[in-house]
This record gives sequence, structure tokens and C-alpha cells, in this order.
Amino acid sequence: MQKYLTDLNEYQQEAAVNYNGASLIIAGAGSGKTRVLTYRIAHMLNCGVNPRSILALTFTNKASKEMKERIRKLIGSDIANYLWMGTFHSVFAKILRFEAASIGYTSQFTIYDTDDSKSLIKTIVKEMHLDKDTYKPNEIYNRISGAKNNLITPEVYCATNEYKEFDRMTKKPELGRIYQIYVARCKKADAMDFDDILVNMNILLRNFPEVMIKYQKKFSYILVDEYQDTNYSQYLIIKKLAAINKNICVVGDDAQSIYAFRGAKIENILNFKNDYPDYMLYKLEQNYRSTQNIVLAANSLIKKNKEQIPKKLFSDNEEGEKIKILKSMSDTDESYQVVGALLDNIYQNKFDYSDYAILYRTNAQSRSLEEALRKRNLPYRIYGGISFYQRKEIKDVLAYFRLAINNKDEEALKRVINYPARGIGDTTIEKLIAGATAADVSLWNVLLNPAEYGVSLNSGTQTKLTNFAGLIKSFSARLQELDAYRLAMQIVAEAGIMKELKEDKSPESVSRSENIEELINGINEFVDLFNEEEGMPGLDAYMQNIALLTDMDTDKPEDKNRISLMTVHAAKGLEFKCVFIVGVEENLFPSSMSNTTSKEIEEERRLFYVALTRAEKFAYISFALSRFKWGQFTNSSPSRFLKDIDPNYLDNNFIDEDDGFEEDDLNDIEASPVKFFKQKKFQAREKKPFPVQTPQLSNKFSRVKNTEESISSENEIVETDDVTGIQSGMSVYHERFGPGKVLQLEGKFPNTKATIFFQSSGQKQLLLKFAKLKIIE
DNA sequence: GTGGGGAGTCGCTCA
DNA sequence: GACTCCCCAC
Repeated sequence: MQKYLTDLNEYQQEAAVNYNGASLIIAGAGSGKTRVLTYRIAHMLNCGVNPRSILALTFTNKASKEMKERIRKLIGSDIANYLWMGTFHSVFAKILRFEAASIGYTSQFTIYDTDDSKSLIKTIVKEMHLDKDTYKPNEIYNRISGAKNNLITPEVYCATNEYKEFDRMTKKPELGRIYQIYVARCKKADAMDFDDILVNMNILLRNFPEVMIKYQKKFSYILVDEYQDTNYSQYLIIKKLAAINKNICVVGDDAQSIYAFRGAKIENILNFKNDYPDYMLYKLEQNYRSTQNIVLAANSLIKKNKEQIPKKLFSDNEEGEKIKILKSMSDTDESYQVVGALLDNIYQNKFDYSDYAILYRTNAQSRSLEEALRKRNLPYRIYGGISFYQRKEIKDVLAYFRLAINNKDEEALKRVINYPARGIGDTTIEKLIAGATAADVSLWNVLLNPAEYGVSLNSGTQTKLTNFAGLIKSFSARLQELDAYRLAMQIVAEAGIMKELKEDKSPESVSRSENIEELINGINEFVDLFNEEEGMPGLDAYMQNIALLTDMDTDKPEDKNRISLMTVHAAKGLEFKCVFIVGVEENLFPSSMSNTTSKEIEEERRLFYVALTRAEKFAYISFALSRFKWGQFTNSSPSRFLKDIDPNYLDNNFIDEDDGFEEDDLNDIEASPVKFFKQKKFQAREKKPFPVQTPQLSNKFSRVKNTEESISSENEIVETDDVTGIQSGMSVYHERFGPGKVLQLEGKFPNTKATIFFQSSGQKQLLLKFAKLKIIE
């Protein structure tokens, strides 16, 4: 047996050594999942498998980078460089660039990020003269994304009554049409959005059998990490690629599936046995990461979920300390308490800053924590939120790069055509877009020759356009001659971006030009590190390199010893000696957007499970009794998840009646800070019809039979905090008490009390203002 | 065509 | 509290 394999326990070893055939590795939190994958690949390479025939898909770029590094160390050779290893998006984008011509793209296609996609949707909605408040870019984007993740083309979408009916019900009958136009526009711009990378990969494999066979043969071995978070589109690509050799190894943990909102299907992992009946199952149940107390606490929490593969995660580590609960009065107070507790912990244990993580449900929560950390002079690094590449000035510069590489990139063109200001305004752009739409060509084509497409402009505007087009063309012409660094320098100078920023002496402008300088430095580094045999390090190569990078992937050396602040989602796969989970309150964690169906609650609970199992030695859970939200103080109560954890594993039990856990809605009548805000909200909404609660698209499009939850019954529940609509005789649904019937109303708005008979618990009197009711029609 | 200020609106998680 | 939209002065 190879010496390195002795680093693994017997279960891990088995999973690492048997690399032929189909394997399903169910790996509990902290059970050495990455370790097994790494050793498995290293072992394959050691046994003489060609690295170019191994396809290994990870969840983040960072994970694949680290895995490559570890493999290199294990086998003491650089052949790991030749592995096809990366995220779904990066690996398949690479393949699509090779095969672009087959599916009607060029190999220089642009990848639209979410902002580009939403901006395009906004433009389309405007062009169609639809109401922008009904057709919100965000919602449209999510729905289109949901369709794409389930491989529903615009044509199928428009032809399916179920979707049409749903869109009609949600007052968006034109959604299918928007989807159609959106797809056409992306194609015309030689651009793919994130989902398109997967969709087009599917199209490629479906429409070009010879291409499919090529890749089926090429990838003799396929490994997929975090399989529980793959969606239908990803699932199908994997299934097709693995069809000939059937050497497929997937690793996952159903208890850590946290991307259902993005179309992830926990069922993929549950159905593995159907696709590969001869599969081998490996279960890794020993947790090496956390103390016994943390593992047992996490087990007691996740036990509350009904849907899961039974497993018994255990730890042989020390028992460890109980989880500490921090209770505070407000979000500001919470941040100070957390930072105080963190300082105490550092003092006692002498850990590094990098051993600490503060995890939250939403990015917006980082602000007050940041302030508290800064006041104490503690070094921290925020992951997520606005990343470097999402800063306005960086996006502006990158848009010039994009446009130089792909003239048809509509979103890049719109972004820079008048930045810096060169007198080409909205009116002109609208005319050009209208011309492009009418003639079914790209915006760039019309820009080059407006008259040909029936766009009439005055001569001044015409000159400005010609100059702009000339500028971009001159950049494009230099792509083949100059390396990325030199060309980037010239573009930034000639486009006038630096001039614009240097003229303005405000601190913002100074920081902006510093950011641009940092970007240029990064490009310089890229050029320096470029492998000579791969050709010239052009700007196109650089853009391909960064297109799919996120904040998580860009760790700078100076970031090494810092406290990490990030969302729980971003913390997936990471571990820290000491973890703080903050904002553990109802309507925040679980999120108010996902606390209706049991499916949603179970996903939120898994998310909490992920958070808790990041901790090695210490875990703190914190909640505040009020929170500053949308410029108002809002009351909050501790999360139900606190109660899910067996109190034996909690240090100090703050969970008592006073905190609102058993809050009776009537007891809160005098709760004051919330009053004004809620009243204001009610009055503003008084005349509007009740918004219909929209079921998640991912449920609607489910390919896997969904017997548990009837969507139609959900549709009939109308969500309201506009209680003015409630009348006696109505059927209602209460968050906690379930279905009931309104018997009587008394008192005047906003102090209306309702007597309601609940099927579960009998008659109750509730103050409507605070009752969380839904009307059942 | 541009920039400033006031008013109105509004929640999430990620590649 | 942050962002977008709209209106008005330049």
C-alpha cells in the first residue's frame, strides 16, 4: 500500500482507492471529504491514470486551487496541472470556447454577470413598454434562471400552459416573451450568462453526438464535489459525460444542501443509485473537525429535518466547551458583544485572527460588525458583498476590455459609450437599440452605420459615434499585438478614464484611481506568471481568467491573518477554530423569505447546520431583540433553531419566555418601536390588492416527482400584513397555529382585535397588527 | 446632456 | 439605510 494512504482511516481509504466504477461518497460535515477526493485523485495519478483524462468539478475556484496544490505535494510532481479541475462554470466555459462555432458563438464570447443580465432585462422591459414595477429585473432574472437550470427553453416555456397560467396569475403574462427576447439578445451580443454556460453545454452534447463522444472518451474519470448542490442542468451534463466509462465519483452530504434557491436538487444525490445501479456506497461518519459537543449539538439540530439520509456523525475529539449564547438588545449591541467575546477568546486561547469567523445570513449584516471590529482595531476581511471586480470603476474599465475583445457585447457597450461623458445620451442609445432590434442585428453593427439601419442622427452626434467606434476599433486592433498589461494601460489612458478621475480630487475619486491601479498591477502579475508555451498573455486571456472569479478566490497575502466575515453560504467547505453565528433570529435566520413551507425551513435548518459545523473548538450563537432595518427599529425574537438544539450542549440558556419564543401575539400589544413603522406600511398599502404569494420556481419546474407539497394549495394562500383586508368569516392561516376561521373583529384599525378559531388549538384572540396571518381564499 | 437634491421604494443566499 | 427615479437648474 502506498505510504500516503496511511493518512486516511479505513473508510476513507476504501473510498480513495477504488476509483473504478460508480461511487457515491456520503461525507458528513468535517469527515475529511476533501481529503478523500484529493487522495483519490493522487492515487489515480500514482497508478498511471493520465491527468488529462480526469475531470474534477469543485464548488469554488479556491477549492480546486487548493486541491491541486495538495495533490502536487502528495505525489511530488506537477502533472496535477494537467487535470481538468475547476468549477462547473469554469471547466465548461473552457470547453465551450473550443466548441463555440458548433453552437453559433465565437470563442471570444463574453460572460455576462448578474448585473449585465439584469440590466439587459431592464432594457427589454422598457422596450416592450411594460410596467417596470410589475416586471422587476430581479424577479424576471430569477425566473429565467430557474427555467434555464431546468433546461426549459423559451420556446418550451411559451408553449407550456402551466407556466403561462402561473405568469398570468402573478400578473406577468409577458414573461415568456421577455425570456425569448433575452436569449436572442444574449446570442446576438455573443454573450452567455452564468446559466447559459450549463445550458449551452447541454445543447452541445445533445445536438452534436460526435462532440459528446469525444468528451465521453476524453474524460475517463469524473469526480464531482458537493454533489448535493448540483441542479438539473449540471446533473444532466455529468450523466451524459459519464455514460460510456461510468467511472464517476460523487461526494456530498444531503444535510449540507443549501442551494435549492438556485435550483439545486437534493434528489440528485438520492437518485444516484438509479442512474448507476452497480454503484459503491461509502459513508464517512467520523468528524475530525469539531469537538464532541459541537457535533452532538449539530446532530440534535439536524435531527429535526424529516428529509434526510440517515447517518450518525460522531467525533472522537475532546468533549469541548458548550456553545455560548449571546443575547443583545440591538444589532449594534450584538456586534459589540460578539467582538468582546471574540477578544476574550483570543486572550484565553491565543489563536490567530484567521482562526475566527463571524457568519451571518445576509451580507447586509456585516456593516455593524465591521464598525465594532474597526473600533477595536481588529484586522478583518469581508468575503462576498461587493467584490473588487464589482466596483463601479473596475467594471467600467473591464467593460472597455470586454468591448475591445467582443464588439458585440451590448452591456459593455451601453456601459462605456458615454463614460467618460462624450455627449452620447440616452436618447441616442435608445434610437440605436431600436434600430438594432428592428433589423435583428447587434448594437455595434448599428453604431457603425446608423443610417443603414434607418437611424437618423444629427451630424454632431454622428461624429461622436464615429469617434467612439474608432476608439474601440483601435483597441481591438491591438489585441493581437500587445500583451494584456500594455494594452490595458493604453486603454485606460486613451479612453480618458484616468484623466476623468485625476481631475476630481475627492477622496472617492482618489480611491477609485487607486483601485484601477491595483487592477492594472494585477494584470501585470498575470502577464508575468503566464506560461510561455500557452502563447501571448493577451487581454482576452486575462478576461477569461477573471470572468468567473469571485471574491472568495482572490486571497491576497496581507489578508492572511484576519478575522473572516462572510455569509453562511460562503463559509461552506471552510473551517475555523472559533465561529460566531450572528443574527440568529426569526425572519432573519430562518429568512423571512423562506419560512413558509417545510421545505424552505428544512433548507434554512441545513444552512444553520452548515454554520455550526464550521467550528472546530468554539461556537457562539448570537441574537438581538431588535434590529435596525430599512431605517426603522424592528423587534425580533430568537430563532426557532436555537430551540432545535438540545440544551445539554448550550452553555447559558437565554431561551425563556421573555425573549418571545412562546410569544403570544397579544402580549406584544405595547411593543412600541415597531408600531409606527408597521402602521405606516399598512396605510401605504391599504388600497392595493393583496400580493399573491408566489411559490418558488424551482418547485414548479421540478423534474423529480414532488409528492409532498401540493403547489396548488399554496397558491391559494394570500400573504398579507395588510390586515385591513381581514373580515369575519374569512379562512386564515397563522404562522404558528395553522388554519383557522375569523369569528369576530373588534376595535378600530390599527388596534383591531380578531377572535379566531384555530383547528389545532381552539379559539384565540389576536391583535391583528402583530398577528402573522395569511388569508386563504 | 449633466448633475444635484428630494422623494419613494424596498429585504437573501452564489457562479 | 441604500438605491433608483424624477424633476429642475445649468
